[in-house]
Amino acid sequence: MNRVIRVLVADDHAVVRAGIVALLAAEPDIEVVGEAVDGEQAVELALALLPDLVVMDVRMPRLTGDAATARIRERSDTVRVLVLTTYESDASILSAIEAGASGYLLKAAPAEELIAGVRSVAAGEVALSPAIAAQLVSRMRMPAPSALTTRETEVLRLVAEGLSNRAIGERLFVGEATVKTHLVRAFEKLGVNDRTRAVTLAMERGLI
Amino acid sequence: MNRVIRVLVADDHAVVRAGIVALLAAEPDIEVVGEAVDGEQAVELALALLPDLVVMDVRMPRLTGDAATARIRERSDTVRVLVLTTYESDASILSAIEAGASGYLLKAAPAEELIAGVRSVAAGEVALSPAIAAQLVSRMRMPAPSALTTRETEVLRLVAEGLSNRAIGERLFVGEATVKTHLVRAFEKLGVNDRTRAVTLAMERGLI
DNA sequence: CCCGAAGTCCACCGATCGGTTGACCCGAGA
DNA sequence: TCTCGGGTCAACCGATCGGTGGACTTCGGG
Repeated sequence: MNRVIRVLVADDHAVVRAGIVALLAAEPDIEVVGEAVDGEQAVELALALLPDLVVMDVRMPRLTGDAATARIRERSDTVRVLVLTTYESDASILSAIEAGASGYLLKAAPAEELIAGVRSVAAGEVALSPAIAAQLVSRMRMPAPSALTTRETEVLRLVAEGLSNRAIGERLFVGEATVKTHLVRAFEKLGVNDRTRAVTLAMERGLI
Repeated sequence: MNRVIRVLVADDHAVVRAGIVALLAAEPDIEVVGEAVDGEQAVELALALLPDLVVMDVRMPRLTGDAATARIRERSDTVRVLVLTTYESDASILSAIEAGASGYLLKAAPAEELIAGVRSVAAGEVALSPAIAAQLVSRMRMPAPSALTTRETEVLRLVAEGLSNRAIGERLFVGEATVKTHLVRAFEKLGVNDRTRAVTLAMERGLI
């Protein structure tokens, strides 16, 4: 039998932290060695405590789970990261995995799945919720699934705020024609033909 | 000293349930007598177990926290309800209170606040997160804050799907002119002047 | 019984949007 | 070096949207 799996829990919600801790602490081979309430603290504690893995929420103040994951992975190749999210449609799934996360589970997952995920990741394997795995596969089939460019995303974000094309142009210091170009391209990528649907779809996918 | 406070916990996320249970069970005067994984089960267990209060999540499968609260209050005047939400902008705050909830706390609240809230509600008082209390007050100042009519909400929902005014009219079996009327009124109530912002704002407020 | 809220509908007009085509610049990579 | 993707801009046109003002019906409550 290996030594105990040392875990750092990072989530801004006290209730969720307590839940993860309660579920994990009940397992004899898992020990919770610390808790962080935001992304920055997660990075600090991860580097100070060097746990086997960090169970990390995606949406946190000060530093998102993605960014925190990237920073931890940059500075340590022993600390693995298991990301938790509420929304399976979250676009951050891809970025978290790119950032070096070893697992991605839904908060709606049953306790056994979380615990099994912790053990898998600690053993060097990958842990994915079925719903998330399915989504990854479907994204693989679609070559350019979302992949909005920086500018397109910026424009769409301002559209969501209700700005007109002209106003967006002024805000970004470009011509209205440019704004329209970005929008038309975003429409094509999203498979829609009006700004409102583009915004709601982008929101569903966590793009903006 | 009074007898122990008997609590039913209702949340669809195993992690959150475990968290609430862990936090409450640590208090000597609080006992968790049951857990429900959705709204319908919350109603059933509340009526079967008759706890002093139900700690209920707003967003749950099968039956929302609002609706479950209303049903419980209809059938029992001893079981109180303390509602938990992730989003302070949730429009369900009002409907939950109308439905008879005795408290409304944010999941981001610290553990002490949750525990204090449980004791307050069990004692017959009202418990509100500061952020939520502030929002209630601001709504009081604005006489008709959101209050979109049924039709306006329907129209806005279809706008969110990217339909044109004409298409919405066809879908609802009314003229395009009618759709525009509803939209203009919704714009006034929301304080915006374009459909996209109207949709994003309505989403933020949980209106659609 | 009358009033107001909600829902329905119409016409008109200027502003904006969406679609199209074509063009230029720049930087990264084949 | 040349290509390609990302970003920039222009002109044009039909379609749609937003704003205004008015009108009619129904239904529930004062």
